Amino acid sequence: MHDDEPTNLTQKVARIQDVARLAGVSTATVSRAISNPGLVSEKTRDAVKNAILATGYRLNQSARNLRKQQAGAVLVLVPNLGNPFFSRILSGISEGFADSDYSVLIMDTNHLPTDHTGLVDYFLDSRIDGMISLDGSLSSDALSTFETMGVADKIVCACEWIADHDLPSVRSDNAKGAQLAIQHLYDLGHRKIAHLTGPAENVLTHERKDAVSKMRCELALPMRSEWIIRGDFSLKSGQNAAHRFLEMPVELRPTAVFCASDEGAMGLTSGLLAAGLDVPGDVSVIGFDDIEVAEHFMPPLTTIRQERREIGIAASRLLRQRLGPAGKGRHDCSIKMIDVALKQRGSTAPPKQS
Amino acid sequence: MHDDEPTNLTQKVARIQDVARLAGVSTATVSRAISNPGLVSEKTRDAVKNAILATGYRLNQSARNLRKQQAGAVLVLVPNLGNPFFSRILSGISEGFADSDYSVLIMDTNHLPTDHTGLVDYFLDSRIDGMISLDGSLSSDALSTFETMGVADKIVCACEWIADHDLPSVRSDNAKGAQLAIQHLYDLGHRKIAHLTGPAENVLTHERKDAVSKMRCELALPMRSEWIIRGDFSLKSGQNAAHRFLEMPVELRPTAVFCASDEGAMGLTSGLLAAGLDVPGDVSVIGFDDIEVAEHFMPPLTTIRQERREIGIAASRLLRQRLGPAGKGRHDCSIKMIDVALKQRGSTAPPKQS
DNA sequence: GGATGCAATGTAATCGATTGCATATCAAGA
DNA sequence: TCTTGATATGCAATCGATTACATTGCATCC
Repeated sequence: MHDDEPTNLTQKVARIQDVARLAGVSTATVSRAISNPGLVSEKTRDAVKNAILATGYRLNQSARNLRKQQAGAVLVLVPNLGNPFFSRILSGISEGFADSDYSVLIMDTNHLPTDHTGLVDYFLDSRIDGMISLDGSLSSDALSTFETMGVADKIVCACEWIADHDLPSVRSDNAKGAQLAIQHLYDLGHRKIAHLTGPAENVLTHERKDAVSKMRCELALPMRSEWIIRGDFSLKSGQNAAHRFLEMPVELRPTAVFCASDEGAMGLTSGLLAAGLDVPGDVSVIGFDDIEVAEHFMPPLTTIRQERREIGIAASRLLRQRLGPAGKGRHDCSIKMIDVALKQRGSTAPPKQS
Repeated sequence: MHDDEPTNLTQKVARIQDVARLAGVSTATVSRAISNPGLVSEKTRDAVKNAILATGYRLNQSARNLRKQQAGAVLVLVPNLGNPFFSRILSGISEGFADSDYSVLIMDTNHLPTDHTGLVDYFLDSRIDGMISLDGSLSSDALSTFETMGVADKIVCACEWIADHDLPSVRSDNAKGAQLAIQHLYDLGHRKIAHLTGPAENVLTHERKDAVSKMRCELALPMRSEWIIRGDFSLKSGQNAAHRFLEMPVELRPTAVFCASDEGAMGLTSGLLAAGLDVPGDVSVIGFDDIEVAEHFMPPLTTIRQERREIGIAASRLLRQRLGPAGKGRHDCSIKMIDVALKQRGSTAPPKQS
């Protein structure tokens, strides 16, 4: 225990006690000065502030978490981290929690047991206080466990949501997006319009497909069952769609395709280009999402822009509100709708005939 | 405090005390049975196990973290979450920590103050015990702060690494990858080979470019300065490269391009296709990374495969080892090299002339 | 003047697990 | 029988903050 003990270079880190002693107050006062400054006099506040600076004091989160019976973290569930669509949302969420004391954990449900066992444990092990799910296909089992454990009100959905469960959610105005897309094609003169959907069980797929059907009625567009092409949002499914397209007799081919995702639109486009067709000369293609690469694609992709950063920020706001003092807005199964917009670029044009 | 108090539905969660009482032992024994089973007799171990099951006990991480003076979390630094290249590495890292008591935080350095202030705070605030950086451009300031704070030995690099600092790292065999690529093109008959590089300051850029130069010498390949095209790994930079390519007089154009990233290769390819050139008919293109979309690209992209999941797992192993009982392998500035392999697909072919 | 209320602060219990040290038990060896 | 040592377990301090409750001082009002 010599002062000059060579192995003991690291100074002992200051604790709240040390700050209190230096400031000439009790630890309680220091604690209040930090997390509830309104409760202490200005003079004391300054003294504490100086003492903190002088000692280099840093609050120990573990201690606080233990005492406050919280985990100090939230979990974000992503269906597929490899999908660039999610990155901006994630950074929005991070941003939304940046000024808080919460850490943000990110987990890919792709690499999780399919029954989502273990997620509940995250709550039970007091590793997280809340959760944002970007995955609308959370297992029903997991969800009811959340409910019986009484943590369901610490979960919010973003982008996708979960049918039959009224979790609060933040989502784009998908119906409007689909509507804008169809209207845009219609205004260009297209009448034979196909739709490349998302995966069958997905809520977004339904929402967008329904809106397309509705527009078809309203605008009295012709309809053929082949013009609904099943996809799954992926690049590959877009390429498959190109094959499906090329199999159709030329006279029955649509002149435009509205794709439920940008990746699908890009896959479709490259498939069509590879087959010698021109986009938008022969076929107009419009996507959904406005991911980063969309405007660098060749041709630059016309698409429906989702404000992903905003979605992330709104979701974090929603969750933080539920993590705050209990009961606050408990039963407001709120849905926060984020606006979408048409980004007109190079992949859509009037049809050839006109 | 009635038993039937309606608001008090949630049973009080069991603590180690409750388990101890039920098992007829002390809390110390329960603790040992959990985290150091070898220390207790088999009989006791079973009793504790049963008591845990009966009470539904779950260890409180905050309490453990406080007592053990740890944070129970590690941070992964990603240069750009929007880049699908990183997703597999992240899931490898998650996998590597799945059976541990650590939570994995993920942060995008893109959305961080450029001086990386605040990262140090993560350590100081005892929010993390260690860090894996996939970003080779960590600010020098931040890094030296880490060193003076004595936490530098809790940092490992993966994929990229940091020049002039001997942090342990996991990386692909970049030199071999570049070598395989050039050799492949050479074997196909190509002699006029261009290289689309990564961003100027990047370690991977240098590593791969140097290997290309070396191969050029060895194989006595012709060389022109325009055949080194500066890029930045992105799709867009690939498209710019296509313009650069098309500006060259036809007789001086390379017959093949080795790109330092798949995204660059895809951008280049679509740029060339859009200009009416054929890939691989007129120009062979080979990428680096083997991201998911590479094999679904049109044409399917020949590339150098990086074992991303393995990199993630190796990195987590490396970090866990450093987080374990102190001093273990402290000064083994180890570099773990992960093998790469050529994935031959449709974007490369013999040159036209031959 | 005494009651009242508010603001500012202190005292000490508390969150829930871990672990150094002490103790008990038992077998083997002297 | 008495040591000795190993094994298994218990006691109680400890990690570092938060906060219910108590206390003090001072201004206000009847």
